[in-house]
Amino acid sequence: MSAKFSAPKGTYDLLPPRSEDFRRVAEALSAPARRAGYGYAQTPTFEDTALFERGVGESTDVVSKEMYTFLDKGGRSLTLRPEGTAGIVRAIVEHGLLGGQLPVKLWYTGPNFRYERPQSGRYRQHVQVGVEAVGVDDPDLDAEVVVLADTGYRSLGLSAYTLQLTSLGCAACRPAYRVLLVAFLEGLDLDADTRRRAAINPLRVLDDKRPEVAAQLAGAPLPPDHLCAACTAHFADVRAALDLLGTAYELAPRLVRGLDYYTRTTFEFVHHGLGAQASIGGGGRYDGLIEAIGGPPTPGVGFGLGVDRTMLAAAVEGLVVSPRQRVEVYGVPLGEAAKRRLLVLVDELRRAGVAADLAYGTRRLKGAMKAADRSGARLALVLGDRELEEGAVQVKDLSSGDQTSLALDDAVASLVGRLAETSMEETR
RNA sequence: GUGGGUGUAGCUCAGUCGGUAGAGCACUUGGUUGUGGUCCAAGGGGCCGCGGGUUCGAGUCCCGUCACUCACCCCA
Repeated sequence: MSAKFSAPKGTYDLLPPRSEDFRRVAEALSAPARRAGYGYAQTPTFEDTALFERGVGESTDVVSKEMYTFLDKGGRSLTLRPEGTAGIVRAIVEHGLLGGQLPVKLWYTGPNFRYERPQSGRYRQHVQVGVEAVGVDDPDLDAEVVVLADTGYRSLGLSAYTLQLTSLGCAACRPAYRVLLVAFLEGLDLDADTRRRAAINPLRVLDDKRPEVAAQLAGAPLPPDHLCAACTAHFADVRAALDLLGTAYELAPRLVRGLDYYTRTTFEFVHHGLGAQASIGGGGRYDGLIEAIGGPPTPGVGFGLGVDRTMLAAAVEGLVVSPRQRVEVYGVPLGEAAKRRLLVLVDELRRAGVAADLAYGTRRLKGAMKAADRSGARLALVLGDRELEEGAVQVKDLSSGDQTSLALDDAVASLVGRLAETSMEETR
């Protein structure tokens, strides 16, 4: 059975039961934002290519060599979004949300696309959950965003990760620091490729992991040591707020991000069980972004959390996030007449809010009972000619094996009651 | 984009010195009339990633290619 087609390179299919885990993870990562007053936003999967060139930055790898860009039939250059912030911010500006109450707080989820060399934890299509808080420059808001992400991870039971935090400075202090760094880098013995990178975006050389490069960078000037007074104060306030909120972090003065728009607060959540692709989420402040894409000068802060990588991290930590139960009730019909009746009963149960299924096809009793067992149902409904004559249905508790008879007429009501009772006992 | 490793059943894998393929799990059926999970038995399912080459003969050796994977890079 050789498949004619397979999922494109760098993509993968999500099927039950893993797909259920995925939904749970996305749900858990976004829940804290919903509880913090963030509204749901959905923007297009593709945007004007220029939006990403101007927003994310043409010097970044993401824009310069990883975008899925194409011309549509109208000759427009469009790009599958490589990240979420640019589109959300564009929508905020386009719809005049900055004229309303600030900050504008939005959360979103969806796929991002980057043409990268695939490896585990790195895909050409990956899903992020993100938040953006725009329009207010308040270090407490930076802390809120960070804590929201941390809360999401914790709610899944994740613990083998650290929060890395730094400040990259602002338009006032970064240029001077940049000059300092460039001068330092010029004195080093670097390969041509790294030199090129240093010329385009010197900051990115700081977190090079190659030992021969890293060793030379030991004495490099680092951003947090060259902040202006305002940035220093801002960074101190962010840390104080995180301390107040009890969120642990590690100072990571060499942390840089691949997207040009970050200013001041910058952070990354690094998981310890994932190998090279260890970043399960990251973000920071982007006070110049909105102006860069044609809006008024406006501060903003946000994050993107990798749902795919968070799934991998949960697997590494042995966390089963979803119960394997598909339905609560499973119908086992014996004969055609019984099947007609069960078809209706199961439909009524579903309408009453009970997850229910039944044995389709031509399975014998034994096979149908087996299917009931595999479905994860708590109750099996056995209906045959004998029961039909009595106007009853056999209800079997699949964990205890106890079986009782129930009047067919009010079976739905009694089953709903019975399931509510047992689930209450379980939550006690 | 650069380097290394691996591709055999749906999944995890075995397959000797080259002689046209196996296990466990999963699935289906059966173990006398209408009861699942454990057990026993049977069955279905594979162009050995794909294409070339060497050979009387290739899952096995060689080359290419594609995919996956690990590191660099990049980042979620």
